[in-house]
Amino acid sequence: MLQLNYIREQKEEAIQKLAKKGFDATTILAEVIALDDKRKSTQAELDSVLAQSNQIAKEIGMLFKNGEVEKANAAKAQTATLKEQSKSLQEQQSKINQDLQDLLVQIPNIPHDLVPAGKSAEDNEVVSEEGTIPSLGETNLPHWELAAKYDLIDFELGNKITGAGFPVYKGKGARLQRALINFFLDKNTDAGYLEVQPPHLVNEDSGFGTGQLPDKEGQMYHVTGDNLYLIPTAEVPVTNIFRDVIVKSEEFPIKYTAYTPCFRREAGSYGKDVRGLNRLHQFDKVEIVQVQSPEKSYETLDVMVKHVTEILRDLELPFRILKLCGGDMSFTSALTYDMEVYSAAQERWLEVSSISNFESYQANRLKLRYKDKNKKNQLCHTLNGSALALPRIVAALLENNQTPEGIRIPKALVPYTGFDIIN
RNA sequence: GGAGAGAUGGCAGAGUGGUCGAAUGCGGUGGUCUUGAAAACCAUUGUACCGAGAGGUACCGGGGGUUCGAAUCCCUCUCUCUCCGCCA
Repeated sequence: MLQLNYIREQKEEAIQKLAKKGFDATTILAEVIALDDKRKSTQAELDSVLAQSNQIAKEIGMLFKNGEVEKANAAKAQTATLKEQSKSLQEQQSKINQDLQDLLVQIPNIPHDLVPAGKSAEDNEVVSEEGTIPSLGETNLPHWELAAKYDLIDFELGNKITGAGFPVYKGKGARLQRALINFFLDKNTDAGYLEVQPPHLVNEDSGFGTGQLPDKEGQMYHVTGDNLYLIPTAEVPVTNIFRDVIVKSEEFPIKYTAYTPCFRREAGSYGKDVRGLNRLHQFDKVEIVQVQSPEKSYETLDVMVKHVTEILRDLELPFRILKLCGGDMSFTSALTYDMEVYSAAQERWLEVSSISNFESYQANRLKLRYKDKNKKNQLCHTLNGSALALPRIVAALLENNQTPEGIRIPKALVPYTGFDIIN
């Protein structure tokens, strides 16, 4: 959620910058400002009515104390009008506040100046590319066939138990999952992130805090019996640790990492893009989250990209880094880098991490603040990224490392898998 | 699932209708003292909105009600705790 002060003071800038996200803010920002004016004047009026009522109430109290009952009863008569007024003003005001809130949550975050213009994934900017794309023999297989061949992942079985998009990992496939999770968590904790295990279900307030609610409800599984949501990413519970918190500036940077399964309804696409591990309803991911001061958040974003880069190097996968264009980035983000690995049998790039700076957009919803030098409360900046999402890493590992003898495991992972080949 | 108790400031914990944004203790911050520290003492110490300021308003789990006036009374929701049952 954007800050009202920013909207009021930098309306033209906001309109111009939001255009990069393909969002025409002209009307809505004008509405917001008009409503906020209304809010201020109504509040002022209400405050003065309440001040009068409070004054009279105090006087009545004194009168009763002094035994001047008639005077007190006379004073009571005065309050009737004030009471009506304050009641009506209060009703107006709560409606105004609700309307204002409803508008504010419809406005996406302002993209950073570095964000390239563009409408879709086509327009993302390739920042760098690294690693060698393996040339596989004619007989190479996509990962879903490799998974079947070595009995690593059973998609059909998941179908039976739950439905499409809920695979069952078996044997070395399951072990590989566990190895990757441990490997990622170790890399992250070595880099100073505090490991946490958050709940996998969250309430409405948490969904709102990170921006999934109210608009993106369709993305999450909703447990209606208890009005809870299955998390689509660890970002939600981990970032919400900081909801309604005022941190000390000495605590920066605050760094958390968590492994969780992620649940996404993802209604939509069909075909080869979603085959195998490419898109699932349940998948595993290790997330990194940082809370930082506004001055340092972009520095931190770079550090996080570098951190994920190192993990990908360890995995010996060819990867590239994209800077997302305005049209492709998320509603809540100010600047996002995507990390993609090359999946050699599918012959395409797969997103395995998305690292974003949300600036104060989430913090404003979360009421996550810190005390600045002047002891004033300011909104923090929040950042997060995947380090890393498992399924597409597994897809690339299986495809890129297939040999006639079996699937080779990268050196860095062997201590975690306990085997160096799947055959 | 059954029965009961409770929700107050960073924490602990008073406060059952009026001057209570809220006693007291602890903690935090600043100071005095000290070579330094501790102790002691003094002061200060919630959040948000409006206002140039003076100041005003709101907030004692959430929502609603009674009243001139509510932390305090009533209704309702949520959550927490204790005991019993069940259970990984």
